[in-house]
Amino acid sequence: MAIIRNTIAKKTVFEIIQLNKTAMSQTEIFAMVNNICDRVTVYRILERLVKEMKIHKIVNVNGVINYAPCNSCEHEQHLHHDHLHFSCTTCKKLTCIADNHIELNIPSNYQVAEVFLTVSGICPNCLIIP
Amino acid sequence: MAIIRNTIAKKTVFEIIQLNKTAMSQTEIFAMVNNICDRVTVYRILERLVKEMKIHKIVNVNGVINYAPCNSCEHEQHLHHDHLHFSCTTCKKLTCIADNHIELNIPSNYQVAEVFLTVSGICPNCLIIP
DNA sequence: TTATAAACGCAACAATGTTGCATAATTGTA
DNA sequence: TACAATTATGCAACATTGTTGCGTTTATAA
Ligand SMILES: [Zn+2]
Ligand SMILES: [Zn+2]
Ligand SMILES: [Zn+2]
Ligand SMILES: [Zn+2]
Repeated sequence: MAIIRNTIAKKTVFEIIQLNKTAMSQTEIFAMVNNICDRVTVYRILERLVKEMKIHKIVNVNGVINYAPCNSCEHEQHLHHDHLHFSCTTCKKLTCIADNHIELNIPSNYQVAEVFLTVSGICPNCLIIP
Repeated sequence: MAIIRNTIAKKTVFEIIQLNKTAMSQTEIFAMVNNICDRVTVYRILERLVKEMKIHKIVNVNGVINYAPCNSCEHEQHLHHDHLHFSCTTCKKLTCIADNHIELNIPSNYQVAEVFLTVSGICPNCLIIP
């Protein structure tokens, strides 16, 4: 039984993710922690926060892993964060959009675990200022 | 007007992708071309094949870009290869699954371009031999 | 056959993520 | 409060994936 510690670095990383309106990459997060810790530590903190289900991990369409807080999960049945993500092709930001329940049509010999639904396009911000 | 050339390397790469049952990463493809060309050339060929709409590009849940042939697009209206992809957590293979038409519920101030739907879980092969 | 632009090889670089190991820090308990 | 146990960190080194510049080669049209 691993004992979870709440270190300054971990608190800081979590706060940064929570306060940001869009999902963030490790690079963006590390740029905001002001050298309170090593970049490897950020990777390890993110790993732990995912395991603790405080944040979720989403891969952007370009292959970069992003992290976002697990706010929207008020209904506890949502173990998997299978809401929709919007990836802006202009500003590259990845935004969590409210749950979209979708009907899948997968052959029964596939065992489904998680659903990743990402839509690319142009976000409201980038549409206003082109 | 760019003239498209059909080189041996390009033909080989395309054949490899076509014959494989699952989507392939650049690393896997390069491992199969038997050093007939440089790895950079493989990247550039893949880029061209995507532009020529002969293959499509899908990012796996771990962030690795994969490529698969555009076979299923017999109905020409499918400009975007918005079918479902299955990502096996055991063998890491990414498989194209027949078109799944889904109803999106995105705020109207987002301009949608492409839809990426990837489901993770265990594929039939890995279920049989656990 | 020749000219031209496309394709290639090579080297170097960049971004992102991982691992091993010695050291530091947190937390429960005495 | 002091201590022990073990979690967390820093640092260096490495791995993987993808990109760029540039000089050379090659496919294709005329
Ligand atoms: Zn945007
Ligand atoms: Zn999300
Ligand atoms: Zn599998
Ligand atoms: Zn596909």
